[in-house]
Amino acid sequence: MSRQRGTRARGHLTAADWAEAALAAMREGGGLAAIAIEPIAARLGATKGSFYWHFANRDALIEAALARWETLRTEEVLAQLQLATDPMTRIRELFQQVTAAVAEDPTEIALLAQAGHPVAGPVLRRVTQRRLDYLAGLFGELGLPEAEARQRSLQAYCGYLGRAQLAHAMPEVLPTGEENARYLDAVIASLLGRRSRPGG
Amino acid sequence: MSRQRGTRARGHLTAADWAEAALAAMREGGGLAAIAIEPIAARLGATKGSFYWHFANRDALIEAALARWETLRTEEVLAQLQLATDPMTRIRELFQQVTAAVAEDPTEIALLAQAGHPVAGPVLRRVTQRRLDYLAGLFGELGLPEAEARQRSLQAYCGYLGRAQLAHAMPEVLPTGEENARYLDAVIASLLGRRSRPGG
DNA sequence: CGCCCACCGTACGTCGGCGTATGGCGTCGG
DNA sequence: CCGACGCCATACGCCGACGTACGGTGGGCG
Repeated sequence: MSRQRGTRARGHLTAADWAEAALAAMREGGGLAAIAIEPIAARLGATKGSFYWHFANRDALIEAALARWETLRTEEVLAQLQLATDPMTRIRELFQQVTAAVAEDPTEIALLAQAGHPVAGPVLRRVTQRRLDYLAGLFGELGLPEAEARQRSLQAYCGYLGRAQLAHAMPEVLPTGEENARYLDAVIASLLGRRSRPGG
Repeated sequence: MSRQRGTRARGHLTAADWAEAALAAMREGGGLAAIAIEPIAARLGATKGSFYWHFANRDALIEAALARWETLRTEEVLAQLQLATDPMTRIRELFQQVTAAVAEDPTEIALLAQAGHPVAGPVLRRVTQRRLDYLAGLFGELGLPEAEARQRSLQAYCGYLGRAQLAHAMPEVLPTGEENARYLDAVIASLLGRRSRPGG
């Protein structure tokens, strides 16, 4: 609940407030269909009258919400850039952080299922491409040639996406704690061409 | 309106016809929300009057459609069982077949995003568990101990799910043809603890 | 032949959500 | 002190979809 934007800090809502509430609704409702004006208005303690002052229509709200989501994800990646200088360490930190973060945010899973949407599709593709490029850069720093780096970044990202899906649909099959650490070790090792514990 | 010949004699529809049409609508519309009685009725050349004879309500249709989907996926796995006796060959065939099959069927991606749905959730979890068990059995046949087999089956299935997502959202980043074959080789090799081409 | 009933069409009421029109209130500039 | 404007509430019409009531038809059986 932040009302910092705007000179008049009365009980008035801003477009950013609506976008944030739309993202929250999407998180809980699971999908773009959850972005509905009237329920969000009720949730904000307002009415449609307020909404249609800030936005032209529902599509504009979706656009704003997804734009907000895109910048959040982009900033997240940039924050990861500050982790460590060693690319090997960075990969490990990245995996741990990212697999934990996606567990309790169904937004991404919801967007994946809406790849055909005229607004969500391009946003999704930009975010995905950015992540793949970042991963390929990481593997490149490890000395892998371009093609090999791309291949492994793809493999790594598929593993990430799949794990995100499972974390959302069947969290009970995913390892936790110490076992999860060993699992991540194995994944990273297989991505780097070596195995951690052949004997188990 | 014109009398659209159904799949049954004398133009009459069956519950199975409705379930199949609901699955088709979900395939094209992407999501459970696409299962709407009146559009499907129009598509079948019928009206709601016909539907409510065969089903109690919309939820019953969703249940029937998902039950049909579940048996289809189960039969699919059983068909894969007949592939080859060598588990190594079976894994390869399975990967190729499965990555190709999921490319043009958004149903699974749509269901993944609906894991919280009271009907879709359990169906999804049953199918996933069945696949994981099957994969773990395959790795077990390769001589891996139980825990190791489970870990790798999880890794393999995450790779499958992620690739399915990418095939739906960003098919252009996925390799094709010869490059795809090399990619699958690398994935399988990393799952088996050896790498195919360290030098690229 | 005639009746029954499975099967379906039609019409209706309802509900939720979109978009619009318009009035009202508070705050600021003059 | 007043008008103007930014911001919002209220009320309305519309549409698509759900579910119901009921009428109708046609084919098989008595």
